[in-house]
Amino acid sequence: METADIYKVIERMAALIRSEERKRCTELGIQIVHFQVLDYLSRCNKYSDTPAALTHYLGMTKGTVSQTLLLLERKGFIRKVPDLADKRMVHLQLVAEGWEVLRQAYPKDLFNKAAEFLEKNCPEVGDAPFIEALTALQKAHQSHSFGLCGTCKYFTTKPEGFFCGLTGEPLTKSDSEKICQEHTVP
Amino acid sequence: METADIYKVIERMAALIRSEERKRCTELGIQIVHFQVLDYLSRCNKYSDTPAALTHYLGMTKGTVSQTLLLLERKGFIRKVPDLADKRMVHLQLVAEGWEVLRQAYPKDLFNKAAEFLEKNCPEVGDAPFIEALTALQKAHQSHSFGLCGTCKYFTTKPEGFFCGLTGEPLTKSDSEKICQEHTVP
DNA sequence: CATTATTTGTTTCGAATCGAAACAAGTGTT
DNA sequence: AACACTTGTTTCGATTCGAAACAAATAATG
Repeated sequence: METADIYKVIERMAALIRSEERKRCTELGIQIVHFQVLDYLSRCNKYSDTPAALTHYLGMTKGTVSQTLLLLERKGFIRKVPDLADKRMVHLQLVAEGWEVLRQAYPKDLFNKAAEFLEKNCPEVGDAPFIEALTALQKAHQSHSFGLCGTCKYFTTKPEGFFCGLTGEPLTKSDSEKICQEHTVP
Repeated sequence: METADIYKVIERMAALIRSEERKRCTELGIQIVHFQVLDYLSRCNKYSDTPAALTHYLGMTKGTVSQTLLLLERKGFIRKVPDLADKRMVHLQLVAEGWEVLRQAYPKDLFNKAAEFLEKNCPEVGDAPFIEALTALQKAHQSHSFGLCGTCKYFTTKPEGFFCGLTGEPLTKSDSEKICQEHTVP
């Protein structure tokens, strides 16, 4: 009874955050979708920086995503880099202008201020409940949870360092902190 | 250091929820904004069911909101009712078809399933931290927090029942559970 | 009480977005 | 070699978006 309400509260926060982001995007002359794309590209890992992954992440059709990317490219926010192994694929990279717009659109002040109030009001509250809630949500969402690499079922630690159990590739600490489209909740 | 990250986690949840909502809206042939409008109208109180309030809530321009409402009216989801006291104002009401679409678009299953996982994994976690986080976010957002009537600074309890300290009007229990544009965090 | 400002909502315009479907090109399978 | 599948683009028409101009009602001012 009580637990279901948690996600209603989260939804309210989501609406508030969305509203703030929308206002900032309008001031910057971009659409809120563009912000979401830039934000995703700034956080995703090398397996997940393709138009197809974006399509899954945003829940849009690939045609629409293609158009959005075209515009972001024209505006000089992103760059397309062909994949060396698979000639169909394209990797998307944020360029300097993209990072700058992202920085300006991100409601950092709001988050910092909110965190301040929260800290003052109940200093004993840690981030544990929120991380648990996110994990549960990802588990419920199934399919592609787009979680952080380091929290994945296939993330393994060896004496030599981190590895991805799916691709077998070694991973840096930075890699482990990024969003992966293949992410699977343990 | 740790508290600021809480809102990053919340933002990730927001993105996940948004993605699910977008998919559902596409299936229903509506835009995600339409869902947001219907959702808001289903939760707001009688002081907050106007185009102007929606404009503030969504962070859009009033022209755009006007167009969106026109379409929702054409589709038979909402109805416009003129205000009796102020002839400029219009009140927006959800009609049966609107409620039905809202019900279909709302990611209830996702929330229920997530709540189930959360309950199983850490039964001791209550909704308190989440409500605190929401309150802090509303406080940080200032201006119009669009909070629940019952959590407002001007919400007062008298022997005769609930009252709004701003308008002086009596409020039912149902009123106190709705979103108000005049909401002020204590 | 008349004039002026402000609020509330609509209309109009052009650029941009959206989803659907067709398309092209590369990869994998049989 | 033929076929299916994946990946991304193009094209189309309906819709959305923000900006600015507009109309009407209310509030404020003198």
